[in-house]
This record gives sequence, C-alpha cells and structure tokens, in this order.
Amino acid sequence: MDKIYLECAKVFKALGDPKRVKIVDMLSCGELCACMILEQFEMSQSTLSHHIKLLCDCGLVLGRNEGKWIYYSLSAEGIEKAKQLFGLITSDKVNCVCKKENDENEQRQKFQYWLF
Amino acid sequence: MDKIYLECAKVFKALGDPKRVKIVDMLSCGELCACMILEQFEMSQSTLSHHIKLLCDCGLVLGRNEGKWIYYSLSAEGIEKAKQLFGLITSDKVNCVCKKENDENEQRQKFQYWLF
DNA sequence: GCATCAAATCTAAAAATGTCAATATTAAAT
DNA sequence: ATTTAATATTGACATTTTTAGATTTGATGC
Repeated sequence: MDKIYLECAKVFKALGDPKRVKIVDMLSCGELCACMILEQFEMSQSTLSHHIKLLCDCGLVLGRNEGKWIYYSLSAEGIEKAKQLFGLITSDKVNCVCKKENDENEQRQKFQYWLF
Repeated sequence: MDKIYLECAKVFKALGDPKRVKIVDMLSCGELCACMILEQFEMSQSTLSHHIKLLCDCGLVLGRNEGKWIYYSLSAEGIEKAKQLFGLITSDKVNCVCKKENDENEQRQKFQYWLF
C-alpha cells in the first residue's frame, strides 16, 4: 500500500519542477534530442541531463539512441500510468470506513482506507 | 507561459511526497480533521500541519472550521484543475513547430510551443 | 589513429525541503 | 478567567535537490 504512495510521489515529484514541466511540454509535440531542448533553457548541459534522467527514471520519458544523438519523447504508457495514479488517490474509495455511520470514536479506531 | 509551468510544478510538487499522497488518498473518501489524519502517521503535529499547508496552498485541499477543529477535504475544483494541467502539458499541441516539416536548422531557430 | 560532438557521470557548492521541539493562536469547556 | 484541546507558526538542524564545472563515455568523421 505504501508502495503506491512512493510510486505516486516519485512521478509527481518529477513533475514538481517548472523546468521539468517545460521539458514535458516540449516533448508533448514530438521527440527532441537533448541539444534541442537545451537551446530553450539557460541551464548547463549537465543540469539538463540530470532533469531528463529524473523524468526517465519515473517512466514519463523515453530515450531512443540514434547515432550521436538520443531522442527523447513522452512515454504514452508512463503518462497513462500517472493519470491512473492521480485518479486512484483522488477518487472516492468504495468501502472506505469514513463513510460508514458509526460513532466517532469507533470510526477513529477502525479508520483505514482501501487501495486496489 | 512560464506562469503555467510554475503553477503546474507547484501542484505536482505538493504531490511529490509519499506522506502527502497518503493524506490526499485519505481525504478522497471524505473530510477529516487533522487529528484524525495524524493518527495514521508517525509524525509530529507540526510536521503534519506543514504538509497540509502545502496541499492547501496549491489548491488541492480545503479547510473548513468547525469549532475547535478544522475539517480538511479535497477540493473538487483543485483536483480538476490539476487534471487539466497534466493534460495540457502532456497533450500534443495543435500548431507546435516540431511537427512542421522544414529543414532541421530552421526548425531549431523557430522552435516554440503553444500554450492556451 | 585523432578530433569532434552529444550526452552522462562525478564532485562540490548553494538552495530548498522535511523534520521536530517549543511556542503561539484559537475555540471550547469549566 | 482558566484550563484544555486542536492547529499553526517559529527556529534550528539534517537531508535532499538543484546546479555548474570538469571529466568521461560513445559515436561520427576525417
């Protein structure tokens, strides 16, 4: 259960930086190599490389080697998974104890939530 | 334009911590006061208060005063906005220059993206 | 081979974040 | 008015993250 929270946090943390959000936005219209992305920023090459790594590590971005270059693109699968994770944590749970009408103390003790 | 990236990053940064994800998940079945949330964590009261503040500041969570307590709940509006922001940065842009077939150099120079 | 270019890695510094203890604030109950 | 309970705020510290420079790796072209 906590594993979900960790996975979720990892993806959203990757999106928790305006520069990485901009990178994702840029990639949303198609793949780009790092050098093309770099041109849109005032940032060192190593810093950009680090940001891209974070986006790849959480599954949102994929790299494709082509000769000297690496073309990056959004992972449709990663995006879909992120959407689902967001839906999971924000949508009402079927048998969540919060909703049952028992007295407050009992509710507190028995409090639990439901995942998957 | 950069404002969007900042706003986006703020929301996702708030979700970029497993404990805050868990709080959101708990609130997804209904409102809870901080003391009830606290019981599910091993965390000081001040730390929890800090996490809740981040979630409120980005618009995902709302607080409702009732006597001594403050009941927290997810903001349907905030959730919806987060969904839309995610969609915005991950969806293909209509007139993104990346897609036009001109020579690579020209494409690089003219590179820009489209928001709103 | 050697030079060049793209990208990753390593190292170190600066900045931001998570954490708790202590204190303050606010509202209720006595 | 005092006390008590819930939450927020402040200050300090440790950890993590962001960043750039230097170096390294890997592929291309001469």
